[in-house]
Amino acid sequence: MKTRDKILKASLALFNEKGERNVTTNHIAAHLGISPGNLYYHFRNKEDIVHAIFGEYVRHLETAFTPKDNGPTLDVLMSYLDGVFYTMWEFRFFYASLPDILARNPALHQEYFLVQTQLADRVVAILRSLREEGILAIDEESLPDLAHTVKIMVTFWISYQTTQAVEAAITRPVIYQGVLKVLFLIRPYLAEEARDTISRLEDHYRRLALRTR
Amino acid sequence: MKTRDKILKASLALFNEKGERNVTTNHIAAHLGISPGNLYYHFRNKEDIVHAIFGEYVRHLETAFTPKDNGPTLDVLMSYLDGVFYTMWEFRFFYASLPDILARNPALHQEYFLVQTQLADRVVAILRSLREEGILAIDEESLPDLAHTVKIMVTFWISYQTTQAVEAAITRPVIYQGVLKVLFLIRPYLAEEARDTISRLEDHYRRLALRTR
Amino acid sequence: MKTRDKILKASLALFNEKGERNVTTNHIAAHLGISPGNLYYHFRNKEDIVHAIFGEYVRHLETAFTPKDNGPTLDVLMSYLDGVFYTMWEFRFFYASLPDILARNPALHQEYFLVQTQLADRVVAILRSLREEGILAIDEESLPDLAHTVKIMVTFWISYQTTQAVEAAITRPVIYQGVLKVLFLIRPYLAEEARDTISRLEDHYRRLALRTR
Amino acid sequence: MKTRDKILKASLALFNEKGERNVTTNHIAAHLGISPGNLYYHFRNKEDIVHAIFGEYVRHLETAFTPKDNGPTLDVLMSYLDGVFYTMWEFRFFYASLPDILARNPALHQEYFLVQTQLADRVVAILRSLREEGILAIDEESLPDLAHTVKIMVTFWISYQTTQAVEAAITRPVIYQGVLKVLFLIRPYLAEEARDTISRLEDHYRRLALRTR
DNA sequence: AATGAATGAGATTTCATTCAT
DNA sequence: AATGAATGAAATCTCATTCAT
Repeated sequence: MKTRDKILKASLALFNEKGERNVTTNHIAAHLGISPGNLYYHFRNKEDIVHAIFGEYVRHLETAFTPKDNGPTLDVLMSYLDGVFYTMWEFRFFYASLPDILARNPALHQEYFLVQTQLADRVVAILRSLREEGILAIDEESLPDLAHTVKIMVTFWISYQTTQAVEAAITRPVIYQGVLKVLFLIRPYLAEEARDTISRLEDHYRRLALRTR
Repeated sequence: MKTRDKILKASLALFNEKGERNVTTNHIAAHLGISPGNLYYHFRNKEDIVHAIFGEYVRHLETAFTPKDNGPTLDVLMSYLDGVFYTMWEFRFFYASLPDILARNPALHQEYFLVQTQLADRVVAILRSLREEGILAIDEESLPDLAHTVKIMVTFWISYQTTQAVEAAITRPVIYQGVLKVLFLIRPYLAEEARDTISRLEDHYRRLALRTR
Repeated sequence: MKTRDKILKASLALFNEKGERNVTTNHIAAHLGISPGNLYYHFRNKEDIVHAIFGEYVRHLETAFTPKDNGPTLDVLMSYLDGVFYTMWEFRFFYASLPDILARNPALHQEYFLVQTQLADRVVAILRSLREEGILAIDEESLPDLAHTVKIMVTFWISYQTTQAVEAAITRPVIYQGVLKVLFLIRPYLAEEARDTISRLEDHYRRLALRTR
Repeated sequence: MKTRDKILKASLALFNEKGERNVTTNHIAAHLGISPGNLYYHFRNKEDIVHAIFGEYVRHLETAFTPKDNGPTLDVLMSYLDGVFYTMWEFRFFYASLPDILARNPALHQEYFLVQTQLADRVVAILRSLREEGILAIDEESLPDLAHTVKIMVTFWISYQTTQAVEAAITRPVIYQGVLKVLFLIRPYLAEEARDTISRLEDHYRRLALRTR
């Protein structure tokens, strides 16, 4: 791996573990066994590293929203949820430090805002196509509200878990619990015909979520 | 006002504005026109200030959950929502910096955990009494899930808004939008007889929420 | 007791326990339950307190060297040793912090120098009178050397013990061990006739020194 | 010289001159014309510097106790005394600040304790071999007492001198006076045959000690 | 590409001392 | 005599960043 990439990888890991403010550039360099000077050869400053990581985060989201195959919409939804939650998990430091980071970096705030808007649109689009396939029976008026709700749940589920548990140990099962929470949100709007399918899905994720906790 | 209280007030304001990590003890002292030494006369260290603010936060929550009058449960619920959202707004820095703060202060983490558990119990209790009054028609099984969902929405609504808007200007209307989001969450579980009442409530808050944005 | 005296007493106790540099004026005031302002009403500054304690130390030494009764010289010697060692013990912080204290206070250094010179003279005088009584058989030439040696042992015995033991617990027996060390120093110079008397003295102190350690 | 070594050298000089507690890390940095940050690049904290100096002190003692040639025991003894006294002089701050330093650093206290125990053993060993060579005529019982006495004299001679003199100017002659004091301590235990040799030694050191004072 | 010593601003905290009451 | 809030200088330490090699 290129040094630049190693720096990004190590930074992300350390940020997630200790919080961005508690990780110094010397920390990162020492962790990799490279010199601080070398780190600054590859990045202008610490903010530059955060910015690059943000780029990766956006690319991950893109991937999560790019359907691999054209299967049934419900499968696509689940793949979305899986992917997005996983992204949230991989970049969890980001949500914890978000206000701090955005407050001191207006350019990044602008970018973040754009990404979030697109994300919201995508969630609405998915819900709408679920309605068109007869899976959801929701009136147009409630649709943005539901989308919004889903987005908040997806965004903060990981954050919420890290502060709730006294010994923070976020694992795969916790992610599946998040997926279940989203299913719970859309359940009241399910069309009669979709109930069975969703029930089976819930059972599936419930088993995955049961490993710990 | 006593200097001690002035320090707490100024700290809270600055923390909310700039994020806890971006506010130094010198900042706070300078902001108040007192010497750094004086600040340390009233508080052992910065952590001590954060801890005192946390105490105030807990007291605010208590107050929000103490019913003023014994009116109909629905009114009580609305008063709760109002109070809790307002508390979240007043202590919004807290949620933004929570992982950092709790990570470096295990004692506080423990306290926080306790408060959160009590909070969760209270939300469940309120939902249950709404069901007993015939306002909610929800099966016992789904009740904790709904409570959990409501709690996450209440906890992160303000956080979410501060990062979503490019120029962060959280105002009263934003709080009412949060109240509306919670009403949206419980709407699918409303008993037929309660629909009208809730509709009127929604209209009421929709008007309050419309002032800006 | 007058507040002034209470301050001196508490300061001495705290200095001995924690070292002069580790005891703040606020510490002393808090320990006594008085205000820092009050402390400064009674003493111009911290140095003033140290200076006053030094005065007490000198007065203690005077007392230790003032023979109560005109018994046999040997008894007087033992009473001296007892008193002086006890003074060293009561003001032990002084020896630990001496170079620091004297370095920043030339006036005190001058006074200290004077007291030490007088002390040396007194030790010489005692040894000389022991010789005149036929207890010591020492030539005039060696007398100052012996006096000097005794003085060093008396001065540093307590200091030495505090650093040698890992858990510092200086007790009465340790003082008697110091007395024994001085007897060991003068033993080679004893007149034949005095051997028995000294032996009995040694036995006496050996018993007292045996309580611990 | 490496910066690290320069820091150690300057710290030792300043500690000796002003007392460890009166020398700040800023002092040291300013004295060397380097930035405070640079000092902390080479040492974790002030304690770390003190600890490194302690290491040097131990190494000096080792050297002083490593006989260069296998000459007569008496010569070896004198070389020991010379070396040890010189070490005491070079690290004199240490003895002055010892109680403070050890009190706040239990790990160092432990190390110090070990070194002191080894030192005591070595002094006993030297005295014993002097007896075996017929230089000392001392009974086994008194041997530890004499060793102890010698050790106290060696340990505190420099300390004593710095506080006794109003203008502290410890010079080589003062060290030779210390050597003479030790010779005075062992003189009463000399075998008849060794008297002459020791007398000549005393004369030799007396000349060296006479330069000043 | 990479090293690593060095910088300097600034953060947290301490503490002797003052002063209005 | 006494209070206690307040000061301000200074001490320890951190860390993003630079730069000669």
